[in-house]
Amino acid sequence: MKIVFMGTPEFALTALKKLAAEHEIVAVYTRAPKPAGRGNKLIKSPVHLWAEEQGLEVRTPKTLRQEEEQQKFAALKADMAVVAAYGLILPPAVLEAFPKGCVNIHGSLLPRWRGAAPIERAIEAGDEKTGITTMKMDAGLDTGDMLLKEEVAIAPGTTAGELREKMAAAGAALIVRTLREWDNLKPQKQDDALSCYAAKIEKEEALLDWRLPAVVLERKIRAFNPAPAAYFEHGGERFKVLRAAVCDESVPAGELFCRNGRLFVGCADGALEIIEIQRQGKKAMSAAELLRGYKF
RNA sequence: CGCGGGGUAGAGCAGCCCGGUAGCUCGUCAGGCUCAUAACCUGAAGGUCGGAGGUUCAAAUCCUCCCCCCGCAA
Repeated sequence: MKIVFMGTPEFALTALKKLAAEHEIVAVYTRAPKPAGRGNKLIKSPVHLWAEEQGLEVRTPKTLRQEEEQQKFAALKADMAVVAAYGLILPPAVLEAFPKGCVNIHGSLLPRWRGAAPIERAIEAGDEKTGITTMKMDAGLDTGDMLLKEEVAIAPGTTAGELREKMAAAGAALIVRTLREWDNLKPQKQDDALSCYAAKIEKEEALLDWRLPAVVLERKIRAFNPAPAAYFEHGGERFKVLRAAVCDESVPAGELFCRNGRLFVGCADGALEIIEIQRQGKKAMSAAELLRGYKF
């Protein structure tokens, strides 16, 4: 099939690579390079870099609302568009621009976790499994008719980074399968009553509130690892907590406690042992390592 | 030119402002104590102080340039 691919981060790139192996990618749409990182240099998206390297046509419009932009789709004469974490809203004109429509790879078992951060929110909520859903996009936010699903278990201790990697692989495999089985698929309506939304992760959420139960905080720490990373303040410095474990020390909420080279902090209900930590300006390291030199 | 922190023994840190024999915790090794131990005691090994210049009688420390790591903001 002739496919227009739209995606931006690593998650999307994994799918693009698989698709490119057995379909013709007539154009790749991705978010325009933006100033990012130290020095605010222009950074191209992972999809952008790879597509360019492969000699694929890369397009980075700031919006798809302009008619001029939309007319370019018709000229591509593609069968469909595959969309994965693109970052731009597709207006109706684009959704209708392809004979077979636009297919989305979504990182949850729809209708649960529609929206921007399904992988993170599933971990944060303590879900034991999540998965990938491929669907035909419609005008709503992740409300389209579902094509195929694949479950992915969330093992205890799994971080968002680890899960995202698994999910990317599952997503890539599932979109390939979706296209192979295209003619036999029966799109299924979503049950809106079972839906919920996975709001974008905001930085303000990353500050750990020790008045919450240890179990809740431990999930948040995993959901926010590697980015933006949950943190707390101590001595005017910021400490990211990358990994922690619930334990039943009884320490007053918010109080840090070191013993035998291990670091604990009291929470509302139980305590957390901080396993992996990162002081500002330093690399991430185990709490044991930090404690050899740094005294809380 | 977005703002800022850091690179010192295998690991984590102090020392730098106010130049003058490089220190702490842990680890390693040897010995001791102990019924025993991740405990305790004694001793030892281990460092071109990121790199290159400069200032100085003397530079981890002051100045210049470079390399690498990281936090914030976006």
